Amino acid sequence: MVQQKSRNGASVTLKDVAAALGVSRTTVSNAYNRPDQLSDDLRDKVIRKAKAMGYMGPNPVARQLRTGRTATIGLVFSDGLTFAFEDPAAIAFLQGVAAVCERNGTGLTIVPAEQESAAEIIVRQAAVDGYIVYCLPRTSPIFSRVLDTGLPVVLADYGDFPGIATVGIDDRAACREATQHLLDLGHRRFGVITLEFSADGYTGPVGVERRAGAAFDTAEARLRGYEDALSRAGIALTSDDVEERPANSEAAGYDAARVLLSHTPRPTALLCMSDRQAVGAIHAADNLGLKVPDDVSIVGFDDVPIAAHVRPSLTTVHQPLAEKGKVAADLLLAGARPESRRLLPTRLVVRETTAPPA
Amino acid sequence: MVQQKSRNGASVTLKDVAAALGVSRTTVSNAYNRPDQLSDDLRDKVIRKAKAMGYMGPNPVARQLRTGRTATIGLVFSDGLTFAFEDPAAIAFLQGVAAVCERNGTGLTIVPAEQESAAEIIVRQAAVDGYIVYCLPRTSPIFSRVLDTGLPVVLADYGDFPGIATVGIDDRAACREATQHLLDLGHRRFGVITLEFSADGYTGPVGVERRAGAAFDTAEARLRGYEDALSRAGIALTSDDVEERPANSEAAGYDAARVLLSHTPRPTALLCMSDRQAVGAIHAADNLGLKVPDDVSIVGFDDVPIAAHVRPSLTTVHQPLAEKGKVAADLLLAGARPESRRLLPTRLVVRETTAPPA
DNA sequence: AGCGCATTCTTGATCGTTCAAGACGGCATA
DNA sequence: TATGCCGTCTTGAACGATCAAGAATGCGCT
Repeated sequence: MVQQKSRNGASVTLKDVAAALGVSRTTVSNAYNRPDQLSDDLRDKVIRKAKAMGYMGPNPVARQLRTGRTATIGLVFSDGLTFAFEDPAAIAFLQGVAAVCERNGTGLTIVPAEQESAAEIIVRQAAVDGYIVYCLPRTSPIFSRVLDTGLPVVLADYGDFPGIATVGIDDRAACREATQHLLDLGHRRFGVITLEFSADGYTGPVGVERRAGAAFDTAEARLRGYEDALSRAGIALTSDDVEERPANSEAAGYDAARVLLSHTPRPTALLCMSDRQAVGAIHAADNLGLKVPDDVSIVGFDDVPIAAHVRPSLTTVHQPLAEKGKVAADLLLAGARPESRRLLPTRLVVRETTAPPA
Repeated sequence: MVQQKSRNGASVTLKDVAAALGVSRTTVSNAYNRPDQLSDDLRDKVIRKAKAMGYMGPNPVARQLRTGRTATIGLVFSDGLTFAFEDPAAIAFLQGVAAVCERNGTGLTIVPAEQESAAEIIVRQAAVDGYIVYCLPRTSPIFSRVLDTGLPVVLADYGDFPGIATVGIDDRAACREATQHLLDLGHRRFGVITLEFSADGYTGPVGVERRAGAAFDTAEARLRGYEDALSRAGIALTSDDVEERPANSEAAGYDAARVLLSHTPRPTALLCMSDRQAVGAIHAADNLGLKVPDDVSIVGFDDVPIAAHVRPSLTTVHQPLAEKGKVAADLLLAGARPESRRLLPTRLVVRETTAPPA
């Protein structure tokens, strides 16, 4: 049928079609890209002939080389693609990015960022016009590589980053609000389950030194938010009240909650930096024979779909994850001007996991 | 600091570095790609100089043009990226694909496939070495475009497709097993909620004519599986027993279930082609004051995470979604030989939504 | 008739790299 | 001493397109 390769194995090119028709390469090129530049008759003839010869249209790579544009953006994920796609928050973000790309006719390439060595190769191999970086630790070699490319970059969920376009939420204010909700209900003893401060797999309590060199801004900002509200109420967190887990998973939340809930006196409320961790915490409470929310209140973060489905349904901080992706893509497509920085609104969604302490 | 663009705005190239060092382009190229082809001393010198000049390594696009390889595979999704990323089954598949790409150092570009016109452009623009096609209707213009490119292609979740590599599951056998489970429990009256047979938005009962020109193989194969088991038990489905919904969503399942459960005599069991639809069906039963599984048993398909989390937890057909993605990517990277076709195992997971009829 | 202008098509250069082939010196082997 | 070969580096030609500039044609206007 249609044969893309001529008998010698070489593929059909613009030149071949032009030669077969006795016209110039540019004319064939124009038939595809600038229909107004040639008569309709000729254009038809060209397209027909091309189809007959098995020419599939201008080779994208050659076009990219010549024009200097790839019409594709790269999305760099936190360590481990496999991992990222397990995280509903990451998915929602991706969804937003994809929506904009789709509308815009822009390609989207996922840049894996697992091993350091491979990453160097990949980032070098990727043919894109710009990058969106999501939750990649500042310390990652890929992070600096991406910045070094000199291509436009938008950072998502980083705090302020001088000289680079960013999009994010006001983590600190959001957490302040969540904590205030618990304070208003009458809680006085708190436990906190955090996401990772640095990508070193550390598991355990979080003290001053741990927070000092944080590679992820999110954890630090949120913890500050919790503290803001607590200190205003005259409550201080000790490092034992704060359990860090490297994974955003239910197992991690389960584990951390078991630690926190075994303290005496037992906290009456747990603040979690993700819904998945919060769901794990619910299970942990359940497993310890504690009723949620009567014995312990739990607050999550993100408001991913499961938050509404879990029983009891989860009180959590809603953040516009898909919207964040959209904004990131929009900023990038608009050139990622360094001074662009967008903060999106969050909102506390009160459901069934919070109540006054017994 | 590092400057990728020289003052005239042009970017630094191999040639510039070579000139600055008084060596040939090939030598600089070799410094990056074939370290064994030059002395260590010179290589060091080249790399250092390159870094100093702000040269970021060989331009991927130029390399791609010259070598004819992009080291990137394209993933074509069913209509609507936004939509695809809402579907947990699609996500799991993507996850599997991504895992292989990551391990292999291969890029992954997501090819949107929404509007017909845009699609033509996109597929032409995408610079990839091959495609994985997931759940794209056979009738889609993109489908034929992708095949026409002459690049290696792997189809996921299509039935047998002559001359093209495929990966999938034995939908028919899986559904047979699920139905048999219900028959064994004593059920005799059934309702079926299906995914779409064709991408035309049709909503309603499924009769012979509807099934004739199906663009999606999955729906037809699964329905046959249900019928296999039922007819062996002497039970026939009328078209009113089968409700098609175009969306794989909870709302769709809810809606279809309300229709089916309002029939007299009321079915005692609902067979659903996806977990999301099944979850919607649970809500519908709930809403009608029917207890699951006492008044109505429900079986899903996929075994996505939510199946285990919903209350009551869902009896469903487990299929290895991520594994399917992995196999698809592996087949593609291995060249997608047309005769490769892999069927992955499924397994019925019995949870709480099935019980003997009251 | 002469001039300008729009339409349609062609020419030559260029994008930044890799590849095949060859040049050159040195070292070992015959 | 001559031969061959290895390690190191260079040369010229692709890869397949787009672009800027220019040529040929026809048309209207003065």
